[in-house]
Amino acid sequence: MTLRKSIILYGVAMAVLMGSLKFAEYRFYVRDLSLELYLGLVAVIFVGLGIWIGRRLTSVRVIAPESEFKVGESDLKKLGITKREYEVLGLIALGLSNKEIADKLFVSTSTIKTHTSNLFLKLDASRRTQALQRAKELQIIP
Amino acid sequence: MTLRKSIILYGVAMAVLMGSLKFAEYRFYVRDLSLELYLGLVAVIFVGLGIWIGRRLTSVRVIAPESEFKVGESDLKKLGITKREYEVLGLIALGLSNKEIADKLFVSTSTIKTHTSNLFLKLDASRRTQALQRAKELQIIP
DNA sequence: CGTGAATTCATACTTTTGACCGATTGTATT
DNA sequence: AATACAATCGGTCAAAAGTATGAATTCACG
Repeated sequence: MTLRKSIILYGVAMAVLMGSLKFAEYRFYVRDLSLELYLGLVAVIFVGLGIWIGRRLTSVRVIAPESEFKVGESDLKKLGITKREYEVLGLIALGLSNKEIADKLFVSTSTIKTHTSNLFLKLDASRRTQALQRAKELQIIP
Repeated sequence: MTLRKSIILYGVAMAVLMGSLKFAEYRFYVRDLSLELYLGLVAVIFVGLGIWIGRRLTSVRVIAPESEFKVGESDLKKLGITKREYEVLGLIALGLSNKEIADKLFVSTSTIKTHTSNLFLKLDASRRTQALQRAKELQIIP
């Protein structure tokens, strides 16, 4: 798509430049301009064109893996994951233990266990690592 | 750094091309070659050069979010992670248990435990989720 | 005000995980 | 041959994680 478009644009630009130069040659009798100046001119122009094309060609790879990772509740609601559960999931992803999560959220480890169990049900997992994998697949965590 | 280098290279390439053309002009009397051919030639060359320069200039943005996730051994060697350990790490990331990993690799769970323990030492982790987080930070897993 | 969902907590039990110990085998490297 | 390292395996023990069940509290919503 982008490649073909670039090639077509390149061809068109080439033709236009050639045509205009040929036209200028007959119209203004610029034959006496040195060859070097001509070459320098087209060189500058086409380097610019090349840079532009290069950016076009590589922009695909730049834009694609962006993924600014906004989840947007709707995905979570579809799974029935609550706010608190999602919070716990995030801390699990950071590698925290149940104890550490409990301390960070000022609740007991029992509570965290409940949350994780519910998470596993909703994510169809039976281990935290599995839950993380599923969550990544579902695009609800980075 | 890269910019200055590119400019210098550009200048050198320009000079070389100009010189060689000037040389060919006197040496082989190629004056009768059409102007269009000249222009086409330099156009193609400088478009290529432009693309190259463009890639150089934008390489900062291109390389950074690349992460096509080729690890390249060197990173693993720096951490001292062996082939087998890396294999286990990958399966942990998929959410498999030690038993499942052992079955998949046709070894005992003891072996997997040894590998994971060594992984934790090298990744400075004490849990698999933590190991995954560290590994992600170190760009050795997607 | 009642209802249901979310959050919290506990207890008891099973499974998994991780730490620490030692040991063997094969394969390079020196 | 001696050394180093990767890969393998086993056992014990403790800690962490996960399951099941029940229940109290809070809070939004109709």
